[in-house]
Amino acid sequence: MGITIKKIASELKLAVSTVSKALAGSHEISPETRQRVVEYARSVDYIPNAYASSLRKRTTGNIGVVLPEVADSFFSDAINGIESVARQKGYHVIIYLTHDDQQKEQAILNDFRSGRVDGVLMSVSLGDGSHTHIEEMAAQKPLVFFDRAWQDVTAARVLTDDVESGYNATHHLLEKGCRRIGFLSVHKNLNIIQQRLQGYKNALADHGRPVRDEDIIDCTHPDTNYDTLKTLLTNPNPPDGLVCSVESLTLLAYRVCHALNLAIPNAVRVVGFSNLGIAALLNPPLTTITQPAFAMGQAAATLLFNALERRTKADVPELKILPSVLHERASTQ
Amino acid sequence: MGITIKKIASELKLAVSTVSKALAGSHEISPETRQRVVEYARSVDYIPNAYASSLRKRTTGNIGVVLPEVADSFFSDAINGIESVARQKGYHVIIYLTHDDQQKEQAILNDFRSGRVDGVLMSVSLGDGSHTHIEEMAAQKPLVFFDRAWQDVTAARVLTDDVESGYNATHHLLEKGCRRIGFLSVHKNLNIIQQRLQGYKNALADHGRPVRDEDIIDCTHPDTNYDTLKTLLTNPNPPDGLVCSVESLTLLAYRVCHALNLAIPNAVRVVGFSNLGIAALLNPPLTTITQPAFAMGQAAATLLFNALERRTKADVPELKILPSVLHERASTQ
DNA sequence: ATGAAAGCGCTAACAT
DNA sequence: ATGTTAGCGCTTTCAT
Repeated sequence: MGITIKKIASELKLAVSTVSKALAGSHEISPETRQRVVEYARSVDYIPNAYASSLRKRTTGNIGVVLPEVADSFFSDAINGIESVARQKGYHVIIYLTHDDQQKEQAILNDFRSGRVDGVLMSVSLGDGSHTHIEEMAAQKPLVFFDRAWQDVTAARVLTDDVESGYNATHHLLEKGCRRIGFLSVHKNLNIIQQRLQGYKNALADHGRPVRDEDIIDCTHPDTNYDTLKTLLTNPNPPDGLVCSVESLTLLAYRVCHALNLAIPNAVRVVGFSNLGIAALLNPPLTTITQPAFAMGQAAATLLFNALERRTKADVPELKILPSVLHERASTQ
Repeated sequence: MGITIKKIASELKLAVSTVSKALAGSHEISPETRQRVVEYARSVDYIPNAYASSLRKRTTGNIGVVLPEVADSFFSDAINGIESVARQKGYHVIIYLTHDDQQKEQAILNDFRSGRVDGVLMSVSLGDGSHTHIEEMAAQKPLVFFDRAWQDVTAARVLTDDVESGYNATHHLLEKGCRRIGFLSVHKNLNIIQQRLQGYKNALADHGRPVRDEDIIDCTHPDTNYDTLKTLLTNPNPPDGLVCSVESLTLLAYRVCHALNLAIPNAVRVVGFSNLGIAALLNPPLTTITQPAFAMGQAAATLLFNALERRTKADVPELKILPSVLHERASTQ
């Protein structure tokens, strides 16, 4: 087995506690001893056992990041933001993927209670399930939601200005002359979707347009979304504008339009939430609502470390809202 | 603090060892006691401390996955493949990102020696640094490379048929009538690149074409790649075909062509390695060499678990090669 | 079938 | 400034 503190101690004829303190850079230990220990440890390539240390200290030096997937450009950017601050704090980032499955999400959060992480950053999975597993976890460890959050769980959150973003996207289409605008939504109980939808409705109202229920398309089920969109766009009076509330739906809309030979933007204008670096390379270049993913990751991680360092809960959960940006491109020209 | 085995034992007037065994489903324990313990544990929502258990058992139930980034579609698909088999084996997957920085990679692998993971899956970072940190780690724990591997490190590996893929891409362009084909390469010491390049050379040779050094473009430095490509494509005698050896270069080539108003495929045909689901939505639809990313992740994880279960190294490192597929689209029409 | 005891490697009181 | 001791929560001999 590897080198342990005990071996170092016996080799150097010191007590294990002395070695432990020396390695931790304690000022209780004389500079000479400290240096002797540190040098010897390096020479034998001593690596402390992280789990033994965690067990004793009752902290892990890990933060857990729970997300639906990693293929979405928002999430991959956000991870980088999270990592940038975690690295600075000397923490490890452990990524857990739920694949938007609440069962898996539940299993993961349960597992956190076994003491693998000190705190959790999370963007919730779609679904109608209860949120008690989240609440139970949040009762034990600091939790910060980013982007996708549940209202009924008390926790800090980092969001974008979703109402405004939805408003801007819709307003933009109306300005371009769209007469009938479809809103592609996923799970309606998800807050960010409700907000984006609210923005959509507000914009229609401000332009004196009615909100029509049949223009709000539920695309919650990946398997049927393609057909749903196809039906929508081939009906006698199809929308001439589309607000896509998440990246996957944006790309799906493109796919369907391509398949149907529907010209974007002539037949239908498309604006979608997306952080794709290649939005400009799509056919046609895609007008996007781009969220500050990296900054959101940073902000969420910062909030979490604040909580970790306080070791006491803020009585009123913190909320941070960062603005998204509309990038106009050919898909809405 | 949480519920521990000790509390359960005292509550049930049993020894901790009895409780431990009962919870582990040992047949040393009578069915009645076992059930009594299990039920009580569930009723008080007992969660075992993962680190205490790891410390004692000397295994962690974690596998580490080390990759450059997560924004590349190959990697995000591969992660899903890895997770699918890890979940089945009851293991946790911990993802570590190197951002293609060998320093970070080294820090991560070093950290593994502190006993956070039982084995490692890895796609190496670009760079000229030594590989001793990898070798040292591989000496202590099972390691499986997938896709990006170093030749000089003895470890199992899961690769694609890179020579053939490079050959096919180049052959395809030649068939389409390209006269001068550029090969966009990254770090030449990376094996997959050498192989893809070899395929490129073989194809040229088979078509009786010379291999010209100036057609092999080194795009190792993200900051200068844009200018490098711009120079290449604006020189008096530019290539009329491009083989892009990694996804990021494929997208960069598109970006540069768009910026220069160079028509794809008329002015220059482009084929690139990529697993992007949206290749068909690009302008124009992109001809890709698509690797079986999910299957590679599965294969690599399977190899790792084999090693973990054997607890003994195969004397000759295993090698698994899966075929890539050429998807022909408009960018090479 | 159950229990007592030791110990994984480390840290932190508490002596000295 | 250094050492002694106890113990984090668990598993695993080795008794009984």
